[in-house]
Amino acid sequence: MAYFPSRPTSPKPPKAGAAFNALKRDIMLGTLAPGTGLPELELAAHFQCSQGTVREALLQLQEEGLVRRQGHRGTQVSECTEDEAIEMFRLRQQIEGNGIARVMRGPSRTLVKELNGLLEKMLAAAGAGDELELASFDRDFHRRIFEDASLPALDPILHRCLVHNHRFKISRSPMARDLEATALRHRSIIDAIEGGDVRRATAAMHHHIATIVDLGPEVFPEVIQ
Amino acid sequence: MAYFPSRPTSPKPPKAGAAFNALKRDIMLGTLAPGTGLPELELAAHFQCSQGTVREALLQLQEEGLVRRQGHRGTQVSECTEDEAIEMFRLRQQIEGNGIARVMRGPSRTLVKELNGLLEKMLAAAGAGDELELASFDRDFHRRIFEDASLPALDPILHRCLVHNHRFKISRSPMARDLEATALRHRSIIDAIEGGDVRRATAAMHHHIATIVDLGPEVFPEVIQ
DNA sequence: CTTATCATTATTGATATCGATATCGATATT
DNA sequence: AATATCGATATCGATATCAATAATGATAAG
Repeated sequence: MAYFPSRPTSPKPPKAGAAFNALKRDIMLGTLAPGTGLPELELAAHFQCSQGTVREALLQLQEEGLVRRQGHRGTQVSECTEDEAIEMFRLRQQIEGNGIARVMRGPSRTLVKELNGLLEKMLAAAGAGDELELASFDRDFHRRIFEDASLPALDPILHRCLVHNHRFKISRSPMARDLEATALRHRSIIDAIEGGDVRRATAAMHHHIATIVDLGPEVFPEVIQ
Repeated sequence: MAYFPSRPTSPKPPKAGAAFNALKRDIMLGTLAPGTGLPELELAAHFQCSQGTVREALLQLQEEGLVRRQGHRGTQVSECTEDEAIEMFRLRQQIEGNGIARVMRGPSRTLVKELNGLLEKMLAAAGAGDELELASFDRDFHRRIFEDASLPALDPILHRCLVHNHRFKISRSPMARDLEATALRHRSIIDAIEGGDVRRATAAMHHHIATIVDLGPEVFPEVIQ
């Protein structure tokens, strides 16, 4: 019997999700330092759930690249180096640059509308000072664009790069930054898509990715004018 | 119910690994067509294991991009399109090209020796006509090189691209090809690494990746002379 | 004092079972 | 005939329990 009368649609209502979100938050914010061990039974006790549930969460975290699980030697929080972040940014240039070129050949009718909705949510998160939620909507924004590229096998890779980039960005800028400005930077991408010009949209995306964090002028020399 | 009174022969029977390998094989060979549903209980009955074990295998397959699991709607074999394969090959150029440049700055002493060992195994698999095992050693070869690049966060992405590329290659060439020639193509990479020339090694890697399958002259115009 | 062997312990691996939810088809009502 | 409601089936979600394995530390031999 469902004693919760109205649970209209719960795509993911489970306890595994709670543990997953809590761990993801702590890793992204650096509360859990790289190398920290994550024993399954200890986590199960902490989250009041079973070992299998914890393992489910850890497998999801592994798929996002936030932890590494090795055989019988336990699970540890993964590292987050600058060299890897740079390479991930380069991969994003490749994936999202080619992706948006494909999108412009036939974007879905609701794309711009949905992107504007996500921008609204980003601004709301920025107003609330929640950088983690802002980053989450930022990922949704970029993946929503890429969805129209019709390359679903690439989406998990893009997601992984986005997570790593966000984690790197947060870890390397401890001071409170202007979150609203970060959100508003997506405006030009929406405008370019709405304009219908493939080259302009591609350039906007390349410039956006190249200016997320300042990696020095030699990383993306052709984009920073 | 374990009706086997004693476990005479199996000190370590990882059933999840067996199911994983069998499913991976069938998907890579195309025996399981894209879109095919994979009910957990059905697989559990077929492999004589429990549902949780099957789920573990399915999660691993998802991490390699071979299946997609969506909510309460089951697990299906993922698609394998040419557009995605091309983009994966481009990602490999980026990842492995930059990776081998880093490797040449300080390769581990055993690198060339281990690569020659893997080449031997590739030749053995080619001699046995086992294209799947050849592909597996090919992945080990490329990942072993990339290991010395010290970018561990990129390895899962590279692995995913390698699996997709191999699946694509097998699916698009039903005829028996010259497996030995495929294996021997890695010789020039080992030679270039042994030579110690960064540019030569990078060029060898780029050429190797660009000539794995013939995607037309416009995909990698600068590599194919 | 060093090193090798062995017992202990912590951690992961596997399985059975129960419960919750979604999907689909059949039946009944309007 | 169209729609709404109900129930059957399939799938996912969670937990407890047991087995297997790697890591750790103690102990004894050299």
